Amino acid sequence: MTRRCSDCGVRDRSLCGSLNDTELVHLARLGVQRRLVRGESLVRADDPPLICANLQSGAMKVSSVTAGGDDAIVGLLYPGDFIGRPFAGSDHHDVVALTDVELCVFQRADFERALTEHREMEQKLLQRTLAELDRARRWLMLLGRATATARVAGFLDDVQRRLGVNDCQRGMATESVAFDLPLSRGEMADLLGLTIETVSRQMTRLRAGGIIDLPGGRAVVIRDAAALAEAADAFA
Amino acid sequence: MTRRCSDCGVRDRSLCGSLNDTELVHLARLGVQRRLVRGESLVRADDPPLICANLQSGAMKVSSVTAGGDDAIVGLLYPGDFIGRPFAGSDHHDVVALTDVELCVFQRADFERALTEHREMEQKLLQRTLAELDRARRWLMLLGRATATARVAGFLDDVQRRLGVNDCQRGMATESVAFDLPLSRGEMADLLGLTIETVSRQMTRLRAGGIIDLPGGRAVVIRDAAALAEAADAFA
DNA sequence: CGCTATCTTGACTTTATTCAAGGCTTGTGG
DNA sequence: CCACAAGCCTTGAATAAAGTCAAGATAGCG
Repeated sequence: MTRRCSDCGVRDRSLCGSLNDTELVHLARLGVQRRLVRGESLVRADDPPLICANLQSGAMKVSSVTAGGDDAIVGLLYPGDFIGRPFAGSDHHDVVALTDVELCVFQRADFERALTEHREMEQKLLQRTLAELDRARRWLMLLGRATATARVAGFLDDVQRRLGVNDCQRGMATESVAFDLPLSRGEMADLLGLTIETVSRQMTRLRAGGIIDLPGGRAVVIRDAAALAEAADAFA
Repeated sequence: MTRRCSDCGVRDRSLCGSLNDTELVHLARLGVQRRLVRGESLVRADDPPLICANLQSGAMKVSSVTAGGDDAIVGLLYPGDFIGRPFAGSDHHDVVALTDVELCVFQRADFERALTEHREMEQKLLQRTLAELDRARRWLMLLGRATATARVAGFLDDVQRRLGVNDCQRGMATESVAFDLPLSRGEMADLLGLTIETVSRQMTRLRAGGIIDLPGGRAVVIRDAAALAEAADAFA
């Protein structure tokens, strides 16, 4: 099933925003649409880096396996995010689907050629990698210094922002925002460098404080975004 | 004092390795040699990103100021490292000299033009940024999960490797490696997300275990590099 | 020589982990 | 439709880790 990818899911937010239609069509011809179910890997740490991809829908995790054999999540990918290491060596990370996902996958060689031919695309990729680095550094601060509550609050805040959720169904003044977490408690624990129990306790505490609501399953409602952001910043 | 920078300190390890001499000279003409003393800032978080630079000697830190007003170090720069955000918006980080440093500084616009004219340079910069991202992620794992001992051991291990120190003065079989830390205990604490006291205790513990020696001041001698690496990996 | 910074060490407190048990969901088969 | 099993989530009590507060010890520096 090698259906071509009609627009690579990149038209709006991604690498190709600056390309004209002809170029876009050219790039689209190189990409292959692919789906993964929850739990499937796109890239494994020791693979030679043969592919690049754009995530179109769903969420994925970037993880390493620690010396102790634990799964350590070092990044999350949301729609529009780029996967791969053009012009570079091995990646040393696994990239695994957290939900069912849709991707536009390129052979690395094809993608590199496209980058070489389309200068602006390369610049965009550079910008984006720099932005990703900034995000990693922000996260570094969170993980290095923040309390358990701040980590959990920061994570919820980040997810909400990255998913670009907005609850416009009713024109009410309520600022509540609802969404489903792409991760289990265990995965959140891996991500935040905490234990499952601690994550659970902090979620409970945020609910007790009226900041969020947990209707059940993986659903989360943010009742007070300002308080959540404040909890994320609280370094004490 | 706007002396031109003769080779930008980049000939060996850096962006310009792939350029021929003519191109190198062209780039060098754009750069200005600059020195900062310990504690001086090159970039402030809220500055518009007007410059790019290559670090030639010394060490610098990349830091943010937390909501609580603390200084949170999110990265270190060693000779050969690149500073700046070509083609991108603001950086949101301070870049401050940890020791006296020498830099080759470019006006951002000049540097962007050079990147545009020298394709290979741009690819190298991309690669390097991707590598930096990987390093940030490795660090993320360390900060997220590691114990205090592992953080300190990992940091020493990283410094040793990044400084490329080798103790060849005498042909002895001893694998001991000696160097001076570029950071105070307080800065190490910021960097590792620990307190000064904890850093101090862990250093003492590593010394008690015969893994390192602390002759005084900021000097460190690594007595048993293997044990140090093991301590850094110990997630328990 | 004395002053100030920085670093080390100790006693106590706070925070998160560990271990252990119980509850809620979900899916399956009777 | 209900019972039951499996997985995930929550909660509690005990333990271990790092932080805080408070003295001293060293090292630079004038």
